[in-house]
Amino acid sequence: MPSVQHSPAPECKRQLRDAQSTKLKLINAALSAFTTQGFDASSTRGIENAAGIKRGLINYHFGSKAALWKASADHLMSITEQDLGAAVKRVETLEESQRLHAFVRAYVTFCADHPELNRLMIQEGMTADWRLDWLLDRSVRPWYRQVCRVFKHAKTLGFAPQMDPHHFYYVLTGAATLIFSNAAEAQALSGRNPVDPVAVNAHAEAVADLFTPVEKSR
Amino acid sequence: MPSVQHSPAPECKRQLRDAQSTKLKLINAALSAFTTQGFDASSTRGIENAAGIKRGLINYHFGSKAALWKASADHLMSITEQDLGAAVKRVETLEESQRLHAFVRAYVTFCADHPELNRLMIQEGMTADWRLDWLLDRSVRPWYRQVCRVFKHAKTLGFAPQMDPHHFYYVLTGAATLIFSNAAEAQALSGRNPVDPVAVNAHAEAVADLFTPVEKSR
DNA sequence: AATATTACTTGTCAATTGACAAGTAATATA
DNA sequence: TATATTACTTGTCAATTGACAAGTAATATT
Repeated sequence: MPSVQHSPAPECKRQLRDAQSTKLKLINAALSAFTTQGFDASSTRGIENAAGIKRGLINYHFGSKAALWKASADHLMSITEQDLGAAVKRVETLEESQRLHAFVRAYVTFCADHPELNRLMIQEGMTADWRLDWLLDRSVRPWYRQVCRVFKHAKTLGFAPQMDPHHFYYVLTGAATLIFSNAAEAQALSGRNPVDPVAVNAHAEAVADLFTPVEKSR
Repeated sequence: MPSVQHSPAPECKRQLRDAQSTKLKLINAALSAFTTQGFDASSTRGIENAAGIKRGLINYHFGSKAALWKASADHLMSITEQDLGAAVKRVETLEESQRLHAFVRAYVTFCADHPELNRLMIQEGMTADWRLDWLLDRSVRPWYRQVCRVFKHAKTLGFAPQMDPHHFYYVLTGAATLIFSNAAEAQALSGRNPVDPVAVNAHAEAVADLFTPVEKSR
């Protein structure tokens, strides 16, 4: 596996012969297609077109449509772990009473920046098949446990509402993400762009306040 | 348009010659496919198979796949308006301070009974096309206005958190529905069936309590 | 009973799909 | 410079798709 060490000028002849860059273009186009249209409705030719490369390269670089999906999901999940992991670490330096609020705010902000993640979970969370298994094993289960842990801790200290952690997980995830995963609908209903920074902040604040029981109205 | 007046025995020869029943079988199979797989990933032949009828009847009864989608969406929306409309009317007979709580509980219960509705909104809410326009015009906009109205009323009287109605709409919708639309994932994560009556009630209670500010702990 | 209408059946079509294979060209290695 | 490897290109294939059309059979109408 050759690392990136080639092509000092980012735009040499026609960026030809750069397998890494071709694969990345394919993964990005694939993520856009798979998350908004779903696996079966996405065609390999359509993804190749969107990536701006020639027909046949998906099978050359990945071997199959399913393997492209796995590579794309892996890519998205690794970004998620990096970004969300960093945010969670920052939160853990805060005072106990503010942790859950900050955790929720960080999560909402992340969801606004990466709506593909929640779109993918929605697409794959409805039907039990190999893709859902893949996502659960690789990414969702650890994240689920972490959310439950943070919530239980806050609840024990009285900084969270009395609620079953499993229900908290779905209340939080749904409340935080729907406005971003259904951005087209939200935009049509309100006339406002859901990922506008001001709107994202308002949504983060609204969701986080919901889970902050008493005084703290800010 | 012939109304139902035929075939006194519900199972005559082979329920042949009953266009109404054939159309209903197709609509139900279509809803299951369209809401979980999306429009493009659903094949007319697959829908016909699931409905247990012969190939070609979709085009005979509806003319096209798109027309079947519209008929199915109409069917779902009319059920929704009936059921949710009745629930909302019941809520409006309650005392002001309890209305929002009861409204949210009724909504969550409805979502548990009809996960197809939210699956459809999720499938179609990501991309702006003729199907999203259709849903917005026929059903979503009136419902959106009604939710905002109920919420604003409760907020004015101090029975709801200080939150923009548009954000409330997406927080409520997401919090109420995700556990049911992603039932396969939720089941795999928790080992519990999300539409079990006890679980539905717990979820309804949890979501409704979130939007009930002060004392009222149940 | 004769005829018309309605409901269903089946054959066929062009377009799209995922996959594979046989190429060519660019670069790396010896 | 010769050769091998890697990256890309294209032709082709069987399967699936939505649609249509030409049928047949069951019921309604006269």
